[in-house]
Amino acid sequence: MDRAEKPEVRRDGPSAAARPLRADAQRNRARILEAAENVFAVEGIEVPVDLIAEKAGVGVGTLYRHFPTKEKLCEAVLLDRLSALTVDAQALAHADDPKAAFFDFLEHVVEEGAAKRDLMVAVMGAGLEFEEAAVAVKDGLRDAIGVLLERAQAVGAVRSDVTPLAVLSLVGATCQATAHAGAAPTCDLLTIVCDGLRVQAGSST
Amino acid sequence: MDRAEKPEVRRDGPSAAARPLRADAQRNRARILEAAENVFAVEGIEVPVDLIAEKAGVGVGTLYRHFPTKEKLCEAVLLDRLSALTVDAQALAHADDPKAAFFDFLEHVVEEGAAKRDLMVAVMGAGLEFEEAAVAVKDGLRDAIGVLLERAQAVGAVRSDVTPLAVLSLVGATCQATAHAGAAPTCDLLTIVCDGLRVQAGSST
DNA sequence: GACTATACGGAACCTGAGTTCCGTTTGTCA
DNA sequence: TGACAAACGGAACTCAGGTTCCGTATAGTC
Repeated sequence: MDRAEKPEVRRDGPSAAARPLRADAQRNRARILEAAENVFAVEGIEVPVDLIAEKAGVGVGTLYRHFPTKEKLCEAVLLDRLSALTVDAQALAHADDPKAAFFDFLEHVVEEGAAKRDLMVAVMGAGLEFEEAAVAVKDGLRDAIGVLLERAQAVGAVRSDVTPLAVLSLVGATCQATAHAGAAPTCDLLTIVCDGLRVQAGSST
Repeated sequence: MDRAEKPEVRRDGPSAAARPLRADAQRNRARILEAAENVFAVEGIEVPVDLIAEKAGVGVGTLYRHFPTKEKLCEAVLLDRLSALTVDAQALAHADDPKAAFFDFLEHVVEEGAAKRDLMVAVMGAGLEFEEAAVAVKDGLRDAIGVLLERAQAVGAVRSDVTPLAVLSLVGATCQATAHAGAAPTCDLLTIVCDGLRVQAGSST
């Protein structure tokens, strides 16, 4: 909902930073992206493209003019989601309380994940082949989490044998588990996972 | 791999406990089930049925003669998986050490889940509409876990605010997370989750 | 206001996966 | 061994969803 107002310049190649999109095209691109975001959040990324085009008030042809492939559209939306998370993580990077910063972030991610069915797909990267630029985004998120994690570990708030990737995996899984157990929210799964992250000793046998 | 040697009687209706399947039919049914089990375990349940038929050395027509629908075939396999887990859980129901029994079981499930990609689908019931008989199986598993859980809780080994369903969800999610983090097995996610289950106090804020 | 490159819409097309159909084969029983 | 119901195989059909094509509409420019 914010990437929509960028100037929008077409990039066909390294040199072809040609003229900007026509006004209507720009508008439509934004609409498509917004529609995709909403639909993906509610229905998941396996919805037919036609539905997205419809929600955007646009023909499929137009959709494909902007995103040559459904996968590209997904990528655009999911990367946006990841970027947003990265920003959130970075915002907490210098918080006074590293412990709170870390756990607040986890809670935030799980909340987001509950609201947006596609988010965990992005986080866990289930069956998507992200390309170059996309990998950078994922790395960015991982690093941002890494900072929060290290600070929390330095303060002794989180066990030391945890990696940023593990945190991502756990959080993604918690989203799914929460969604699954949804009907019976007797206890908060995230709490359990967080407590597990805190402990230093103890073995599961 | 065991349900295959049952006598195999066709059940079309309440009264129609007609003559047993012909010998070759019986053989084929078993082969199909076994093939499906293997293929689902390795590739997941979204493989095309043709592949299963091929692995079973059978035509698609034959496959459909035995399982009127791909969904039915999935159900058969997945329910077998759940039944197996239930048996395992029940076997631990009277173990001397309730704590060990509980955590051993979790470990066992995660191991199974890692080896069989379809297991977690069965456990989390992602997008499958199980019918009557099937629901009974799920309930059976839940109850079996419930017994292990209660005993572990009674001994103070597991926090008291956890439900059997939550355990199932967490375990299923851990499978997925483990699969996801697979490349970087720096730390054992199950350990973290188990530690979280142990703790009684602590809040995530 | 006319002209053209750009963009639009949506019908048509393609592909993959589930399912059906039917001619052929085979187990079983007398 | 002959008869026949049961079972088989796999080509063909169906349907859904992604993608392309092309005639039409329009923003931007002179």
